[in-house]
Amino acid sequence: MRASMTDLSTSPTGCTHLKLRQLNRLVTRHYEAAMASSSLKITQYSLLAFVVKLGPVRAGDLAAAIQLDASTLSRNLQPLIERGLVRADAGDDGRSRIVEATDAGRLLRAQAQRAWKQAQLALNERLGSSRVATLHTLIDDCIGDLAEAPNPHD
Amino acid sequence: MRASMTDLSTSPTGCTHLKLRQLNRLVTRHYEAAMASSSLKITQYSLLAFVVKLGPVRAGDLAAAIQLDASTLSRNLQPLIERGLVRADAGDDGRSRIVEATDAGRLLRAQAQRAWKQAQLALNERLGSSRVATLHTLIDDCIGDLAEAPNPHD
DNA sequence: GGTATAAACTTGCATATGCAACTATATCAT
DNA sequence: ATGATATAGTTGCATATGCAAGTTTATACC
Repeated sequence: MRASMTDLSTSPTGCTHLKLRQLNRLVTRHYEAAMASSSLKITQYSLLAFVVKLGPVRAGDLAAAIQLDASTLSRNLQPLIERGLVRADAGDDGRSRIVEATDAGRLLRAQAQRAWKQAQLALNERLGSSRVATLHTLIDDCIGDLAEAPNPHD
Repeated sequence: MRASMTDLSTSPTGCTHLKLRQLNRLVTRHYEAAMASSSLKITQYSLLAFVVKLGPVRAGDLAAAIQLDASTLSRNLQPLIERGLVRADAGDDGRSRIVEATDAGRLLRAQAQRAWKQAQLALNERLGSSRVATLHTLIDDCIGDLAEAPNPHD
């Protein structure tokens, strides 16, 4: 009647996916509220920041770095391209596209970064910095484990 | 030059929202793979399970329980209603709608529950049960703090 | 060099998510 | 009773997400 050896007394209850989704919704609302002044949604800011950081980068490599499906990236870039924040030109390889931030994109990213910072600090205060730090490392560990070898036995 | 009193040496780095979204995508893929046999997406399974559990319930109350925007709930119910898994009839109050699972819905939920359970156990094994348990309590705590009083000073 | 295959991106389809505006119904105040 | 207001859901608009299928370009093989 004792707990099994693998999960002694710590067997998780509930659905990880549901919990993650619920928290994600709440956190999204928090950031969106703070980003409202920046004309960028938090997801767009994230993407723009990636593009700025990774400089001219192949679309596929960018998608891999963000761990985003290529088709999703393709579409998420659209609003940024239309607003002239990002460019996607053809590279050497006629198939691939090279993604790069424009000057306007870099500028807006710098401005929006302040709004993001404020959102992050407010969240830290709301939840407690140490708890947020713990959450970050926990999430990073999980991402690390899940990102590698989706199907080890395939 | 010392750390501030509120976050001594534990100031979080990175963006909580980004990390949550990335993990959420990976976890979603994991569950979807396991749920494929059930003809329900994991989000649909979650919603169906809520409907079964909360019995005949007003749409608004259901949305509040799931912490979902009313309009999102309204639309997410559509595929389930079309498949005859859920009913949404008018109640006493002419405005509100009473949501309820059909027999087919309860049956499918019971079947899909096995697929969910398998997905959850596989995840526990992949990430380690105690880590998942830690993650759950951490997420629950954060949800608790964020769900209450979105704007204390409004 | 021409055809088969692979690689990189895009499009079609389906779902999820939320805000703002709208519709319909119920309450309230006079 | 009637007009003002509040409440419950739905719809329009915008974005995010992924899989499967398509398109274009490169590479490989003979």
